[in-house]
Amino acid sequence: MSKAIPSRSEDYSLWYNELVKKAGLAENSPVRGCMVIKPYGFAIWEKMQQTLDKMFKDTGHSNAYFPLFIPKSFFSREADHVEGFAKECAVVTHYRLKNDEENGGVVVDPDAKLEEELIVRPTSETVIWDSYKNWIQSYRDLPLLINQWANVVRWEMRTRLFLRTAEFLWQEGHTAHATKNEAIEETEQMLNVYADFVENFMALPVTKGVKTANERFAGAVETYCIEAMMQDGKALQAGTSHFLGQNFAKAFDVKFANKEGKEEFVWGTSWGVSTRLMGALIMAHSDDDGLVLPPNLAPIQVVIVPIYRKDEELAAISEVAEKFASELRSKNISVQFDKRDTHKPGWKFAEYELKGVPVRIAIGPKDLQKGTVEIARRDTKEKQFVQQSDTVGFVEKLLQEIQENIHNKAKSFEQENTHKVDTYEEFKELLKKDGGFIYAHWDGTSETEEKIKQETKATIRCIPLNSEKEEGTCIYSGKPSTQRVLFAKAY
RNA sequence: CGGGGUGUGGCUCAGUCCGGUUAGAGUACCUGGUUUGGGACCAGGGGGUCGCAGGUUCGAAUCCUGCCACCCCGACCA
Repeated sequence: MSKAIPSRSEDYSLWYNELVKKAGLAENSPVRGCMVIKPYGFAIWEKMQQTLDKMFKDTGHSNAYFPLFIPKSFFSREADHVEGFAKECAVVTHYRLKNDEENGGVVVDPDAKLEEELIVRPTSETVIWDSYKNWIQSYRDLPLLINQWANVVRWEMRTRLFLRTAEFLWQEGHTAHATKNEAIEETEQMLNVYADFVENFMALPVTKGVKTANERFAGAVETYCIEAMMQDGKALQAGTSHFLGQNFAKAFDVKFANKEGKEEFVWGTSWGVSTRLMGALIMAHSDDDGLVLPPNLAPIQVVIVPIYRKDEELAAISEVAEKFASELRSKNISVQFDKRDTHKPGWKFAEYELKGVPVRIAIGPKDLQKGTVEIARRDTKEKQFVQQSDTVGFVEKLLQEIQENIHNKAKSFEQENTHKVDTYEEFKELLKKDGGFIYAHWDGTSETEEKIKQETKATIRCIPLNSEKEEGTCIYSGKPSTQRVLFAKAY
């Protein structure tokens, strides 16, 4: 009872905040806007990392590490880039503290001012392209396919655990190519890797698209993205992949000699996903009882809870439970047998539901007599008795089924809350009522996009890649349009 | 940075308007016992600079001034 969280219908954002804390994923830190990621939350992030890391390696990328600090001067090299990030940079100006003689404690030593101030990286394009200048001389050095796992800092005004924090963890891929086409292919390939990951591991449908000029990454020629719908109908950008053209190559003078011996600037890409995915995962599937985790990312896939009165009963149950645990583990299923006697079964049931463990097996004296176990699935809360001889196979299949079920559920939710709209009146009406994704015609201008944003809070999430061309007129200006774009309120 | 709200044991909050014994409750925690198929019960126990700093007063969680933090709503954003 004490752990109960507010319901989604009551207060969606409070539900989210409480869930993150009560499920032991993360908490606020003493530093404003930053978070402490707790072991259970970090375990989920580690599973995401492992999966993505393998996908990156399988597509030919290598990991490296570049410094946290970036010389201030690097930033001004690429005009759009500096403009995009200048307002949210943490800056290191000094390198020493000293004792405060007057008030006690310590103060910044004014004599220890840095000659050139350092920026705490909000993203690493500049420092990485500075290195690439030295790494690349010939077409033989290309493509250069690097990824790094790192933390970055963006000094945000308003923050929320996982969704927007001043410091966050992410991966950033930075590649260099000999040709424009190859760089575009890389950009698209990584977008597909992200979409594949979010669909198949996070069990969340995504819409692939390109950003409008307003929403484009600072310094990119084109920004691709995947957008996912949360349970409140708002959109969340789950990953981005940028075609950088030759912008950073020119800014950092990265040239290579082609086969004809002529010098050319290289073509770049960058792409990233962050701990924000944790927010997406939480908001997409969870319910009023707590987290619902897709089996493919759950740190604990199966929990076994013994029900007993006497020690002899526990001993007999443990024997069965340990046998299942090791059989399941041999099939690469992560199992926790919780035989703590400090908590009652009912308490444990509620606790593992809050933590989103996909499958629970309860074994009690009656089960020993009947040769059964009770298996409960987190996604539907259904329970059933299963013969012990069938248990391992049943659980294996059930985990797959849960993975599919929550994906399907998210998919139909997305479909139910996606609408085509042809007039601005309908558009506003729909946003007021249900929110969700709205496909509408747009005249292609930033002015119109900006006006709609001001009047309705909805933004163009992307120009979808898969949508067919269709003649129409802009819902706002009435000017001709060739394609519908995806509007939504966004996180 | 604007508008609103809140700061009281680990957590959720009452008490503040109208100043007055030793600052409360629920929950969590510790000990002992009974319990264990959906967040157990009984008994005992520990834990508080009432956000911080000043001020008014015989006396401040309560009144006054300043500051800080957090939350919600806007501007900025993955």
